[in-house]
Amino acid sequence: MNNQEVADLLNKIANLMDIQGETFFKTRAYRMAAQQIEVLEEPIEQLVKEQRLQDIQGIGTAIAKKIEEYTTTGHLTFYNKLTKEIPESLLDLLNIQSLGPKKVGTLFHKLGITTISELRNACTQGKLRHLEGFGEITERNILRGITLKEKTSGRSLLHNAYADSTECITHLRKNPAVKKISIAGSLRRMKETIGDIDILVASNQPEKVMDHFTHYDHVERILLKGPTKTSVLLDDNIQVDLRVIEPKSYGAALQYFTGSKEHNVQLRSIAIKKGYKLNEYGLFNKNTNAYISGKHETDIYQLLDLQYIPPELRENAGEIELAQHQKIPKLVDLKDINGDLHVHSQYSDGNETITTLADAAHKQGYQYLGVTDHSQSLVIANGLPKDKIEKKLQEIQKINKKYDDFHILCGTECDIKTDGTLDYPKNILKKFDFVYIGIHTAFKQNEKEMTHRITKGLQHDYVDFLAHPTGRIIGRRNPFAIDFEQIITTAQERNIALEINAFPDRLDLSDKNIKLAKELKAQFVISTDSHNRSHLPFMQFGVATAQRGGCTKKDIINTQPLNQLKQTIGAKR
DNA sequence: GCCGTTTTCGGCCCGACTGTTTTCAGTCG
Repeated sequence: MNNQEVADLLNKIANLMDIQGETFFKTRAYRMAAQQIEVLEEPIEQLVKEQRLQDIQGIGTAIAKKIEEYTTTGHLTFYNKLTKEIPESLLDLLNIQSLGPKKVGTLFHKLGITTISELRNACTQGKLRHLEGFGEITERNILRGITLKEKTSGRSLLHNAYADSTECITHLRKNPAVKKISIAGSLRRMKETIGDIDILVASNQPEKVMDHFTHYDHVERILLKGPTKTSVLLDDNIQVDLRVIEPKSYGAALQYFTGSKEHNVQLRSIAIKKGYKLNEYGLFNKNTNAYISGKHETDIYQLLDLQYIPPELRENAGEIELAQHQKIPKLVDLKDINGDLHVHSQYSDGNETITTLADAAHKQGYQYLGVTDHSQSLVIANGLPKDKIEKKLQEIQKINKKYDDFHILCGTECDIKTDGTLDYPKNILKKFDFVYIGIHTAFKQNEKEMTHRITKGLQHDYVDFLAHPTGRIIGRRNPFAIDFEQIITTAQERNIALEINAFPDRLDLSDKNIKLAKELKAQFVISTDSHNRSHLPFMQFGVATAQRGGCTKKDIINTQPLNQLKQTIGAKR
C-alpha cells in the first residue's frame, strides 16, 4: 500500500462526501490530509507501524483510524458503506465542466443518474431542465462539457500550451491598454501537463483588453466573458483564462493566479497569523482592511517574512518551510546550459546532417553538441553499424575545424539489450567521446528483470549517462517496472549521470523522480533527444523540470564549460 | 474533521461569473 493510494482514497472520500452534501470544512479536512500524504517523504505504513500518523498536520484521530484500517487490511469499512449510498461512478461526473458536487447529487437523487452515458441520455431527452436549479442552458452546457472531456481527455503537454500562450501574449501586447502581462497558473509553474492556460494582464481599461482578447484569430468559442475574467476555447481545444487587474494589484494577482492552490492556502494562513489578509488584490491589514502592498509579487513574499519562491517550486511540497529559513536554493537556469549531449543525426534516425545540427546548436549559443546516434541492433531506428562509426568520427573531426568557439563530440545512445549486455563491445565504446545507454526494446519485463537489466548495463566501462531512465511517454506509456532507488544508487556508485530528457512527451526523469534522485546525491544531464534542429529549444522544458526537482547548476553536468566537460567524460577513458 | 501563545468551542481562504432566480446558490480557480 503506497502513499499515493492512501491519498487517492482520501480524495475520493472527500468527493463522495461533497456529493452527499457534507459540510465544506469536513471534506476539506480529508483533502488536506490527502495532500500531506502525497508529499510525505517516508512510507505511510512506517508511520502507521510507529503510531505517528497524528504527528502529521491535518491528520487527527478519525482520519488516522481510517488510514490504519486501510493500510493494514487493504479495505475501509467506512468507504464501502459510503459507496453503497453514493456510487463511486459519480466521481467521473465531477470532471465534467459546469458540474459540481451539488448538481451531481441532485442528478443522482432525483433522476438516479450514475454514469456519463446515462447523463448524456437524460440531457438529450430534456429531463434536466425541470429540476430545481437547472435549466435549458445548464443542459446544453453539460452536453458540451461531456463532448469536451471526450475530445481532449483533459490536459495538454507543456510545450503545446507554452507555444499557444506565447502566441496569445503576442496578440495581447499589441493592445495599448495592456500595461503588464504574464502567464500564470500551472503553465508558469511549468508542470508537465497543463489543464488550461492562465494569462494575467495589468490594465486600467479592462473592457478594451477583453474585447481585444475575444477577437483573437484562434478563438473558437467564448466560454464566459466579464470585465475582469474571460475564458475562451482555442481552435486546438486548449482553454485560455484571462484575468485583468489594476496595476496596483498586479503582483498580488500574479502570486494568486500562479498557485498552486495548496501553496496559496498555506500562504494565506501565514498572512492571517501575521495580522494580514491576502487575496488577489493585495495584502491588507486584517482588521482595518487597509491596503499594504500588491504591486510586485516579490513584496508579498517579503512581507510574509519568506524568501522569494520561484514558481516552479510552488507546490506546497516543503518550499514554504525552506523559504522561512532562507534555504531556497538558486535553481539551475537555461542560461547555465552550455551544450546538448543527446541529439540524433542522419547516422541513425535523425532527419538532418551533423553540419546542420551543429550550426543550429552554435547559433543557440552552446559551446558543444554531442551527436548520439542509436547503436547497431536498433534496426527500426536505423542503428549505426560498427563499420560506419569511423566515417562518423572523421566527418565530425572535419566539421570541427570550422569552429574555434564550438566543438562537436561524438557519442552514442547504446542499447541495453534484454539481458543487460550492451549493443557495442568495450573496444567500440571506447572510441566514442562519451556514451549514453538506454532501453528501447522489451519494455514489459517485470521489476526484477528490468532492474537487473539496467543495473547490469550501468556496470560496463565507458558509460557516462543513463538515457530516459524510466521510459515513460506522457499519456501513452507507463514507466518501466523498476526499483528506482536501486538504479539511482548504482548509477551514483558508478559515477553515471541520470538524464533529464527534455523531449516534451518524455520529461524523463519527472520532477518527482528528480527530487528523489537528488536526495540520493545523483548527478544529472539535461538533454533534448532531438531528431532535428527544431527540437533543440526543448531544452527549456528539461531545465524547467530540473527546476521543479530543485536542481542547482552544479547538479547538472552539461552546465560545465567545454574544457571541464572534456575532463569529466575523459576521466573514464 | 482538525485545531489551539485569546479558544476544548467555534472557527476554518477568497472572489468572479453564470444561470436560475427575483436575491442567490453553485461552480471554478
